[in-house]
Amino acid sequence: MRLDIHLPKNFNFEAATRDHGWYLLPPFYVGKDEKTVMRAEKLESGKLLMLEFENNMDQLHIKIKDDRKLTDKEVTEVIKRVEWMYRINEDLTGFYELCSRNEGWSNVVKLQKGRLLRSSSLFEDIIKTILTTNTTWSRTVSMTENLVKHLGEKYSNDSELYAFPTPEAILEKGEEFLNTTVKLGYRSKYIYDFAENYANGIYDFKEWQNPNIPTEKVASEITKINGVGPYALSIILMIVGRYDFLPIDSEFKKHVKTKYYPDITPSKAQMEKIYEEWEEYKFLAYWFDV
DNA sequence: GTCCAGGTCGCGC
DNA sequence: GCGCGACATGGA
Repeated sequence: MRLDIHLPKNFNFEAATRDHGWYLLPPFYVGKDEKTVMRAEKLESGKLLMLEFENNMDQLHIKIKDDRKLTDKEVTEVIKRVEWMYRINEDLTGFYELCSRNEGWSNVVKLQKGRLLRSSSLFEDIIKTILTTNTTWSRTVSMTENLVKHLGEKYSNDSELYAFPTPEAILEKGEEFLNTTVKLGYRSKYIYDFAENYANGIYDFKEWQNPNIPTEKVASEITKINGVGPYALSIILMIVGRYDFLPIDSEFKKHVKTKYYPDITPSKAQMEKIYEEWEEYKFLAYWFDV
């Protein structure tokens, strides 16, 4: 079975898939040919699917692996989730206008870069974001692999593919399990507490996505999550399509110093000044500033 | 062994 | 509001 999504004009599927590293973290799975990207997705009905994403002209194909049949309701759910992951409905016109006013940014417009793949739920992406802090990317990968392997539902008996854990699965096994088996270290408490708060329904994700709610207000809500500081905040805001905060971490500092301040050690204010003119697109400007 | 990683928390001032 | 040590883990 295959579902199709009609893509907006000039949608760069490859860029949207790979310009952010999320596609390398399960339950995204890269095929053996290195070309196809798949994802294990558990639906509200309980059905666990393996989706494979492909692009042909202005169509995004979603191949449902192993001939699983879907109800109309499940079809709607899959489409909705993939639209979210690929940011089909996000309007980047403002970003491209700023690019066209700046020297050296024509390629970003020409290649229609700017869409960064996200997971199908904020629950998952917030956990993954916490797993990127104060560690190396290779450990972010291994912690995420451990998480899905020990707490996620297995796709099939003859595979090593897993869905992302539900909050309930995390709560059921407990914080100590996250520490000793999943090897999340001191992050165990952060992840456990987040799953608990999430299960209690304290986060209003609709509000976070509502453009009428100012980013400052959303930011103050996100910052209340234990384990989320300024860096993780900017990543989570990026996930919900708000690009006004810069992810000031070791990579950011390295990039800005190398490119703009080779002879001095810049202050935080000096570093932030570089992207000031990008207003509500600072994050994207930094991300695509090669 | 020591240092540090795409940081953050909690404390004391 | 700042500065600073602690925090788990694994790779260099």
